[in-house]
Amino acid sequence: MHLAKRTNKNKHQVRTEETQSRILDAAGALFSEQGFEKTQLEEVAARAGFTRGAIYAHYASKEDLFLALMEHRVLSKLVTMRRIVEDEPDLSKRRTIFRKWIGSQVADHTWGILMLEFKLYALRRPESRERLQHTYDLLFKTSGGDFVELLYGKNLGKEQRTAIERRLITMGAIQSAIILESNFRPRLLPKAQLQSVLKELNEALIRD
Amino acid sequence: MHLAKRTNKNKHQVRTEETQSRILDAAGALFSEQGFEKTQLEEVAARAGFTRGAIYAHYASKEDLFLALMEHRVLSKLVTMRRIVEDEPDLSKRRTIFRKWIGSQVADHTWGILMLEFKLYALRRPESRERLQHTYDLLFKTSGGDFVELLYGKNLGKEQRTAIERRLITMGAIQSAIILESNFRPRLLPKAQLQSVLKELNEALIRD
Amino acid sequence: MHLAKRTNKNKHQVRTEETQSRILDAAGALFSEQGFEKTQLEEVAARAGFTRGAIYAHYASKEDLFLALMEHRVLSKLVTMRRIVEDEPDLSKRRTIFRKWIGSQVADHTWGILMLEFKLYALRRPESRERLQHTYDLLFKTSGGDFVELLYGKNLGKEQRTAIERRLITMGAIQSAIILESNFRPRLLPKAQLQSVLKELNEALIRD
Amino acid sequence: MHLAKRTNKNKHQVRTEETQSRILDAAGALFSEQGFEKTQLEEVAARAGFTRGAIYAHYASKEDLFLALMEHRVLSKLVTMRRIVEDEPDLSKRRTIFRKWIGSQVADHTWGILMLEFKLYALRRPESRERLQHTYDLLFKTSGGDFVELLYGKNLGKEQRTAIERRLITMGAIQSAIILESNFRPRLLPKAQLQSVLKELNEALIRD
DNA sequence: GATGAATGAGAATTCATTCAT
DNA sequence: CATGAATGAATTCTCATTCAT
Repeated sequence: MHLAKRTNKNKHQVRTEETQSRILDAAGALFSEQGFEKTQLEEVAARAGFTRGAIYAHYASKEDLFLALMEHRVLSKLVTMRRIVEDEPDLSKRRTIFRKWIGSQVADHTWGILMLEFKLYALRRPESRERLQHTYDLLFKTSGGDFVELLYGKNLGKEQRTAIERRLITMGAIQSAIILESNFRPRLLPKAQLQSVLKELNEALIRD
Repeated sequence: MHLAKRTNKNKHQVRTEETQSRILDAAGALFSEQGFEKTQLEEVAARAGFTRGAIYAHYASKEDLFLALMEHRVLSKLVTMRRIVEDEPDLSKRRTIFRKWIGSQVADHTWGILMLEFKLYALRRPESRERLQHTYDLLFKTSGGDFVELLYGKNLGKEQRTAIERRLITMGAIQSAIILESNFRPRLLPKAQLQSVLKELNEALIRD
Repeated sequence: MHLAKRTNKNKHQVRTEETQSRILDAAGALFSEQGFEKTQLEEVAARAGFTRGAIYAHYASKEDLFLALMEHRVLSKLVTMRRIVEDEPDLSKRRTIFRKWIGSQVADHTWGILMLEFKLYALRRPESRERLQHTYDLLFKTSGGDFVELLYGKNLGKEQRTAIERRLITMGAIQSAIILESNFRPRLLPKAQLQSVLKELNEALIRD
Repeated sequence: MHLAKRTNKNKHQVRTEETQSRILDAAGALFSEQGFEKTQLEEVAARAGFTRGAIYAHYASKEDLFLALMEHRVLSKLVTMRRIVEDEPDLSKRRTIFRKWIGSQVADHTWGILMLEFKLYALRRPESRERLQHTYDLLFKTSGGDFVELLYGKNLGKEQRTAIERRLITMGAIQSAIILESNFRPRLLPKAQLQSVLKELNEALIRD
């Protein structure tokens, strides 16, 4: 009986995770395409293969869905980032690899736009700011401090570390901005050029 | 009688301009505070000292008001920019002055946020993209080409010019991004630091 | 010009009052037929000859409409009551007249049921209780104290007055209850009998 | 094997009754606190220590639960009432005892409010009226006729009996009304006063 | 030009109910 | 018997827009 219950629970869990995953995917696509306000939960649900109610069974509100989505995405970026870096033992090679990885991220337009939407949203909703902040901080604070060490070793003064963090953060912000701009002026800033523009800035900011 | 009419017209014009100016100011403040979707025309009207109807007497729709606002702001930025630069005859000093001016623009948070809102909006509304594009282009195309010449003289190859334009555009995008980011992470990116961060990037991008 | 404006305002006022009056009538009918929860604003609007939006132009919410309705009805009952009583100078005849009028009120089923709905509603919404309370009190407090004097003269001790008020209040409550009951058991308590049942209670409660 | 099955069945029965009892208790509390519409089955289930599904295992719908609740309560009131009265052989003392018991019922606010909710509900749902009617009639028809005899003996004319029934019914209605009113005007009609107000009416209506 | 009443499409959210487990 | 995921109808409230004055 214990076994039965556990099996049952697992089935539920599996189903729940599967559903949430489909909802988050749909939400991610639509929020970045249409923005938070314009996106209708009905469309999200439909795209995920459900009806509106299913979303409400998993997320308390549209806002909650948005926050959960960002949490989920930030977390998975973080995991990827660490994995990539930790695979290389040599510190200076690590930075090179990381720089490359960062540069490659401009390709993920969806993410860049979503990030912008997210920050604009946070800017206007101080109530939910905290949750956003904390979640996003996971990337550079919780293990972000560690992350800086991963790239530059442990012999960093507080100021140095802060300066580096600031640069990493700035790089992220710039990426989003450039993606947006290239959408706005495709002639002058074609997507193909983005990498090289970024590289230039990259080198200016993330020096050895 | 002619005179009378003209006087009368002028009075009307003055009144019209006064009204539009008040509406645009209110709209600028609210659109940047709350974003396009969340901003209600009623609130804009109230802030301008009118009721909704007054807005519709001057602008065809909420979107039209938004576009008119951007047009107006871009135009006035442009005028300022030119005036400042043209006052200095020496080309290389011009660039220095311009760089300083650009840097000083981070102080205008409202404008940076508005710009972001504007581009995100344009991204999602291809129908109105054209007007936006054209308007915004005034800054760097219409007289923007001229503007590059103002800074770098007339002996520029097409490629060089394009590269410069690209950098100017990029600078603008980065400004907005950094303003937003500093709102999101005031600890790491305090407003007071913005200028110096910008300067660094500035120097990396707008070289002589 | 002053005159013009005033005329204009009056026209607006007239239109507004006419609209509100129609909305309140429709709301009164439907709230008593179907109860507060079941009544849809859409139906209220339709019955009044408008669309939903019109209601929201005059009342902030469904609840607000309900409260406004009660306020309006209570007030008009009060006015009627006073007029009827004040027309008779002889105190003891006044009481007789009043007793008759009270008795006649069972005929207004709608009002009785509405009252019940109202009190049940108030019971569960302490937030709005105050407004309800105050409004309803107009009937017996604000001018209710006066009203007791109208019936029994000024030489009443505080206790006597309270006892009388209590009886009047009780009568009102009983009326509603009996109307409801006669709807529930039409066989045993036919509407035709209501008057006589009431009269009996009336005499037990509102003695000279 | 027979025995085993019976035992098993009984276990099931016991469990079923236990569950139903807990559900009914929860429903009774919540329906009277919040009214029928506002009460959510989820909350009822939670209060009973189950989830929504459990309710549907025992009752076909929210309405069914409501009716079952009223049935159950009316039945148990009836049983109590009879027991109390039948314990006293002297007819006139019976009436005194009964009057006292009736009076004591104002203390049960929940029941009074539930009754009102119930009748208002019935008023608006003719489809389910019949079941309600029948259930409620149990109190005064099925054994109610008998009940009148219990109090007044068998030598009653039809009219007399009807008049008495009418008074009993009226008393019930009044109780609910007064409980509600005392909630609405606690100052003027404090709960402590309810008994004496009721007594007065009681004596006016249920005479010997 | 400006007002304010009224429209009506739209969207989020709620919750009774169903159903597979 | 009981759980809990998912459904989907229902409904309130919002707000850009229109229009008579």
